[in-house]
Amino acid sequence: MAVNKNKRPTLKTIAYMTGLGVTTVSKALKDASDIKGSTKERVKLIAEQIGYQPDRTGLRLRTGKTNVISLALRTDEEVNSMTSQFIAGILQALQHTQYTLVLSPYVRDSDPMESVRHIVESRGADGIILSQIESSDKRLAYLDEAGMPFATHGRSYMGINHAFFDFDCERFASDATRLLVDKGCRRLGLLAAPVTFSYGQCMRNGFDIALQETGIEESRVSARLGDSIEVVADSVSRLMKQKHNSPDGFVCGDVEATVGVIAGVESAGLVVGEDVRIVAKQPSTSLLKWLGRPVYCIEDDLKAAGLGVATSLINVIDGAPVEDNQTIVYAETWGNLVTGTPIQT
Amino acid sequence: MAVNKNKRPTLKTIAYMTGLGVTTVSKALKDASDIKGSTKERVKLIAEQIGYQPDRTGLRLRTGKTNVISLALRTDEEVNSMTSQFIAGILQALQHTQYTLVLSPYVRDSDPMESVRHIVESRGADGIILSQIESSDKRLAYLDEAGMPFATHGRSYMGINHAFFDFDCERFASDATRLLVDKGCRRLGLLAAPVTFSYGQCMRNGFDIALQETGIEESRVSARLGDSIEVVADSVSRLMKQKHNSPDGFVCGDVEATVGVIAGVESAGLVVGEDVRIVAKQPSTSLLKWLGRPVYCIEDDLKAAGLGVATSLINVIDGAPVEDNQTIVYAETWGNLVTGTPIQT
DNA sequence: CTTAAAATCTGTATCGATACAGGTATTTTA
DNA sequence: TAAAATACCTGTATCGATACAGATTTTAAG
Repeated sequence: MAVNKNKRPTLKTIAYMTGLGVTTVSKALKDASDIKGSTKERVKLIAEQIGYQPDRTGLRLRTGKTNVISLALRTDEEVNSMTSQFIAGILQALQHTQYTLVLSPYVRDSDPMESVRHIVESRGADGIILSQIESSDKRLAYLDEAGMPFATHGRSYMGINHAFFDFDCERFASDATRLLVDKGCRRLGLLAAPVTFSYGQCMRNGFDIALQETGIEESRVSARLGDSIEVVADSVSRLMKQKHNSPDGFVCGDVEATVGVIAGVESAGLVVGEDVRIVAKQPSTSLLKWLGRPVYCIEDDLKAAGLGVATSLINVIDGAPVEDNQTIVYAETWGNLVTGTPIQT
Repeated sequence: MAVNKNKRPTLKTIAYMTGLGVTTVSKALKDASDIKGSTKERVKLIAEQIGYQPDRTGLRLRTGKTNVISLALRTDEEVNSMTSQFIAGILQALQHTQYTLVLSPYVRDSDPMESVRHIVESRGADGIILSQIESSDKRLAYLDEAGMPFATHGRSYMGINHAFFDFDCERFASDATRLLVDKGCRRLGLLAAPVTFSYGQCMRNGFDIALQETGIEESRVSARLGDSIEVVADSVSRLMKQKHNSPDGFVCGDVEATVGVIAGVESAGLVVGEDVRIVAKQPSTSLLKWLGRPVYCIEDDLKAAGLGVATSLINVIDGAPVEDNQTIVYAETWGNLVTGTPIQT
């Protein structure tokens, strides 16, 4: 009949100690209106003394609330440097909440839907964070249909109204392009994600618009964001070695692409900052800062992105309208990584 | 009385469909010996047809098994590049198991014990992965005492027998030192973690031993592994600018430290590979490979480490003796990052 | 044909919480 | 003073699974 079998305390333990019923204790702890004030105090005091923590499992079974946020994460061979910053931001947002972060991996070749479907079908989370959004992403339609709350890093353009936190890639690409033209570049290369990804599409748009406005031409690079540094370097190197029409400026979507471009340019015997100029979207903490190449940097703070998208997701789970949780940010820091010179447009 | 309320199927659903009892269905699905073969087949067939997935929560409440692996992760401002590789390795190990990965963050200033204690007290996981092990790490003692399975990336030296996956840092440091001496260096700097961390202690040991054997002297660097690149660069720069006794070689424990050393050396007007040589422990995928500094590299494959430590943990959870799950690895690749030249000792 | 043994199957309690529908006192109203 | 209203508390069912202790049927033994 002993209530305490040398295990962690439950509602039953408190009920036994106070002489109250389990239901009463449960209600007292959550300030129900039909429990006497003095009783509540008594219960709460004991709960604190014995270190009572509600059991998430019991709660979850009864109420269906999981207290879990799931991050659908692509974990290919090429894990890029952005991931840990993004995760750190999410964790920061979750720090003083009851939520726990679960990673749900998928790989390039597998169906991204599978991971998401599994979460929904097994009731594995209260909400999902997605990144690497495709312009027409089946996952969003599915989650919307299923009524599972989600928030994305990046937007979709498929008519689904959802919570997101996005960097203005279009503006970045056009600003970057104009900056290069200002600096005297006359033929530009773009390293963006494939247009099947929405942020790839955005950069392409911004780039195209600025090209048209300035009347400058493009040198098409065969490599893309997401390719290995080796592939990018190879592709850029070949481009630079051709007799005619090689670019004198690059717009790069991330650090890896930037390093690839630098490697390609240098292997062709050219000098970054003289023969070729580069603008990159990357965190200001990038290692590149220390390695002496004059790269223009438009800052993309991924920790802030993680924080933002997680916060929005929690809001939506709590019932806030998605319209109030759609954020578009743009670089606060903008300048030359190496010299530290700020640039204003 | 309808069993199926348009929700996901449970054991009850199958029981209803087959006309069997819930208990029978449960046992049939797990091949209990007292269920007829034909019944098992019938149950399994239906289970598959309707896509039955056991509910983790119900299972967890009844059995106490969580199917969760927790990673105690330090998420300071300075998230280093190693983290995502390590996580990717863990996820790979978990991929075809029933385990899910939960991140339990803590920050430098907080008590690392708190995160771990919370997992134990809330029965939040079946096992825990720890890194950043201190030479005398209270967490290990606590977990050992509490009977919670765990595996560490790195070892402790406090007489607790536990599962681990470790890189042989001592050997790395002494090999690195001897390599530099072979190349003509006569005064060396070390960038390792503080000796309160066990891997810091190991590197210090290996370094000291090799110094003694070769009769070479040390130039103490005030910065340490874990400091920001800026701090490392500053510290190295000052060291290089002093009139006497500045080092002509460095042993670096990770990529960030290496970049800091390069930046410091160069800001003092010296040239890496000529005035100063560097050996670094880092993944061969490091960005440094592409940025033209001749750094000797001894490979530390963090994805393999994540895979290894997670696999060991699962073994231990399944009851394997910890003695069978203690792995010490050493570099398979060893060479000059930039030239690609392999080096043999 | 009876009985013991083996093979199959099933109901009930349980894990820790909450929802719901009552059940006692106590106080208010008429 | 009786009836109604209020305040406060509690038992039972439930979420989805498994452990345990039977219960039933089938087969084997005598």
